[in-house]
Amino acid sequence: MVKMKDVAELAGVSSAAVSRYLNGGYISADKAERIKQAIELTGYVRSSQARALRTGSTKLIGVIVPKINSESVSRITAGIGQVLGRRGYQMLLANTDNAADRELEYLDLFQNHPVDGIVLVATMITDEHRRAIESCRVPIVLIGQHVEGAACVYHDDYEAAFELGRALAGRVDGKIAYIGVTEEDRAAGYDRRRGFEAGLRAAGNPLDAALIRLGSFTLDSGYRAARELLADAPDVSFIACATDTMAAGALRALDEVCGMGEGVRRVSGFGDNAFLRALTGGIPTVHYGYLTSGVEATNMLLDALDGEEGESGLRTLKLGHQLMNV
Amino acid sequence: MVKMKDVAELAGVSSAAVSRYLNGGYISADKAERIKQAIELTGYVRSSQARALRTGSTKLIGVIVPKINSESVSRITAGIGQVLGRRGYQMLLANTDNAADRELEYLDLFQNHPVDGIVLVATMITDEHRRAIESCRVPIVLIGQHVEGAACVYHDDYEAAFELGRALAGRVDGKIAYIGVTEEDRAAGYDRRRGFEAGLRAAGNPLDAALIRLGSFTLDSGYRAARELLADAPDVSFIACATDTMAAGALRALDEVCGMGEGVRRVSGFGDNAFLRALTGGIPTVHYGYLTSGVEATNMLLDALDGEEGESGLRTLKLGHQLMNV
DNA sequence: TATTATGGTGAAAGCGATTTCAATGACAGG
DNA sequence: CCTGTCATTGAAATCGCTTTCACCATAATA
Repeated sequence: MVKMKDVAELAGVSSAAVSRYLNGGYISADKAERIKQAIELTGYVRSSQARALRTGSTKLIGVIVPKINSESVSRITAGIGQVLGRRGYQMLLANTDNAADRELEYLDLFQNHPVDGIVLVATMITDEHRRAIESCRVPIVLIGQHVEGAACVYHDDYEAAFELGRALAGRVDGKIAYIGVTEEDRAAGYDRRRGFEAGLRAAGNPLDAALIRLGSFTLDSGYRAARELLADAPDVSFIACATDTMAAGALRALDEVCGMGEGVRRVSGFGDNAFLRALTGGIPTVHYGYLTSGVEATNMLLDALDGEEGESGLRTLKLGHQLMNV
Repeated sequence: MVKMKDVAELAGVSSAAVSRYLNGGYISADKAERIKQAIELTGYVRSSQARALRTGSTKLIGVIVPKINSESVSRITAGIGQVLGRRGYQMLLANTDNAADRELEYLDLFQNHPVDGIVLVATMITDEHRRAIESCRVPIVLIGQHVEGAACVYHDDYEAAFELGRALAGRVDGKIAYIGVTEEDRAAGYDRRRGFEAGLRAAGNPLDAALIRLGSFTLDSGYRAARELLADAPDVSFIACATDTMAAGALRALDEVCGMGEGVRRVSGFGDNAFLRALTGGIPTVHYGYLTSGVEATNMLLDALDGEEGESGLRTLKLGHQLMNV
């Protein structure tokens, strides 16, 4: 492995000069030329490990996600990756498989060394999380949840759900049911349910508490919840779901119980999944710019890192949403 | 930041002793105890950057994927992540956005330093790829393509497509069309089409070359190809697709042209996408253990890394498949 | 002419671990 | 009592880069 000293010798300069050449310090034109040639000749590339040790910066960003194989998360990740690549950073990906404790674990692992910053695609935010985020040694940006005092990029789930609820209330006659997710997930659990309820209420068709079920983000959990619902209350005429994935499950359940094609007009979701859109022609749902949120969060983080000390960049950013098919 | 020297001083030993304690070298029981306490007291964690510089190993694995937001790839990635986490490595993720040149770029970037090994979720394998893989300084495992002389974990696309074709030929009467992908992707493009054709032929219902179209992996491309197909040859009665995603597009096209629900019995895919399965009740498709392929490839790679020098572990592994809904 | 900037330069001091190496003390065997 | 093992030990040398610092021309200013 050719190292800096070799290049320096070949170019007849000191390694300090080579380093300066590489990092844009004082260097005369002719030496710069000689160094450039020496580098080309030897195919030298500088050791990022040595550089990292010396400078304390790794050009690595830790990305913590709850589950990589989900459309929304993988779109967010794509956005993060785009920006990272463009700006000369690399992505250290940690998948927590929906386990909040592994989230904390990685938060720990990451700041105790290799990464310059962290993007946390958040689900549950416990007090422990808050503490961990607060005491984080490197800059951190959250995606998907709004946490006081932390930099975050998120969608207004309450408002979106409110609008969806209000719109649906006018369209549906008969009973509306709701399949939500754990309220520990503030955005997808609490906010969406609350907003939806408020929206229905505002339109004069309040949600019956007995018609609320809990799923676990998976298609199958949506299916099971819907089957139960239909068994317990056969007169339910519409099932709203907290995610498109669960909506797909509910759709299947409705198709099984009420006949094929029946579900499409009787289910709503959240997230505007591409498959769902294509295969059903479009159920009522909320479109979020997932990729955009990854992009924005990452830009914010890198701005703070690259910016001159004044970590002004870190703030909170609410992205818009769009009602679909209502 | 507390460093090794601090721990050493507190424990009244040399830093060499601490290092040995940490790495399992000669150390007396009482010193080990003192060191252990000193570490707990100070909350010391060792700098992976210094360690990396000294040892030349980063415990980082580079993972190159063509597109993170696709069900198959994200499932593979989940499998990779599982193993990596369990075995004390971290994942450096690079998303090439289907650009073969960026793949080479990352291959380069990765071996010129930070990573100990590479997992390449491969699509196109050009000669340049072959060369890059050959001359790769760190161990590398391919997923999804079978390349002579390289370690790889893959599925037998030809055989699977053959079986699917044969099975469908018996079931369908009328013309069968095929929407494939670029043949530069040997597995998903060339092998699947060839296998499918052979399967149809074997069953006495050969594929009309005029009924072959090319998509680009996306849902939309499947939709467009199917619309064209239906316009050009309205008597087509079945559309086989090289991926489930394109099949979803074809499904929509059929539904639009022939009426809702019509597509379900007239389209087949590859990959057994969960949404598709739930929403259609299951079209003919091939189930691959994507997660498993990630797991197997990563285990293979890490075995080679952790194993005693004899890099015996690196080999080629063909995983099974399963016909669905035929 | 005497100063003071100013653009360039290399030697050398780290960054925080790991690892070699020579030295130590204890202890069994002769 | 001497010698050869053997388990332990710490000093010191790296790993490959960045960055300070002292220093040197040369040009500009007083």
